[in-house]
Amino acid sequence: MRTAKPVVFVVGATASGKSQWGLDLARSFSGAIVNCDSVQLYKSLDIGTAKPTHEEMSMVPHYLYDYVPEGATMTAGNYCRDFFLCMEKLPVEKPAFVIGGTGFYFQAIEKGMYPVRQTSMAIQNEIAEVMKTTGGVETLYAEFQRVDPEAARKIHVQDHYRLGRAMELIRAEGKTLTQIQKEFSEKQTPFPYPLLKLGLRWDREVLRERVGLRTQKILDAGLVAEVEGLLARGFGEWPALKSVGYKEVLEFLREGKSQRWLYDNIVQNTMGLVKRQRTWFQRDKEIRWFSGATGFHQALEEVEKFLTSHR
RNA sequence: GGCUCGGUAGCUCAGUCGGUAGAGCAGAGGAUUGAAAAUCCUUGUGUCGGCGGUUCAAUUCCGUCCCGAGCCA
Repeated sequence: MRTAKPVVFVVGATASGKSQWGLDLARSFSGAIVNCDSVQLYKSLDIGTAKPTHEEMSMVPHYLYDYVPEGATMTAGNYCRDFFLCMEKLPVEKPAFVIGGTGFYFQAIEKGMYPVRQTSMAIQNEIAEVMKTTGGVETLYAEFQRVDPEAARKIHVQDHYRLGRAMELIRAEGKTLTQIQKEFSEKQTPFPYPLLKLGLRWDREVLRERVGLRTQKILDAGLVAEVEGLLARGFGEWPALKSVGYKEVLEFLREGKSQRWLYDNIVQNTMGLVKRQRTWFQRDKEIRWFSGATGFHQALEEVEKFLTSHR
């Protein structure tokens, strides 16, 4: 009886060629591909996310792509739930190649999420209102420091997003972040499948060239029209459109920037994203890194060894 | 050719009523548990266009030259 469903993470910065590696690996080992990219899981965000094409998706089973409706917002928690539902449906003998650049989502599935409920809109609105008033942020932060000094040391006052979330949890759960973390780490369960983590690495300058080429490609493929379509359907305020590529097109459209500006800004902000992805993945010492340019064969052997040892 | 306004960090610019200068962006590094392609933190010595003059002291005032933009011929 086989119970092992081997899982291979394929991580790396954007534009590093993960999708192609994933496709080639999945075909070599007749596996499936599972998305771990926080934007490719949305419908209608196709061009700007360089989503795999229909042909590619028909060659190998692809999961968790293109399934969250327009206007909706995905969360790491929901992604984590969807990932395990997806894994349950996969045949036991099929290895899963989890491909993406969203470190937080990889962490969510590997380490799990804190078992907290969805906070109510009432609480979210209340905190948003307080933050809007002058001095509101400082007041909230002072309360945060008083109630949970340990977590407050790690969250800067200016990080309104994390501050707000920490306060939401205090209101909704009646517990501090520190308590939640502590309870969680005491009963944390290990990742339930055999796991191998591969990373694709490129020299920064080479990656910059690749990003430049890809940016030109998505612009030529009609990124602006894709955004205009979303605007026409009334999704101009969709939070997913704050993603790199989309936010620049919105500014281009709304403020009449030049084509040159659009290209330059997408490249620049993509490189910023690349840097943050690098920083995130560098921290994980279990990732086996391979050269994006020349390392595919080595990676393939690594996967081969891994799969035979878990058969 | 004349007049005007500019020439300060890689870029856009602020500023010093004379005591050798600072923001935003970029670049570099870092954080990251329900928006994460998001959000946030750290990091700024540069002949202050060149040369002279005044002054204890000039990037700051004066002269002159060079460069750019505009206006007038």
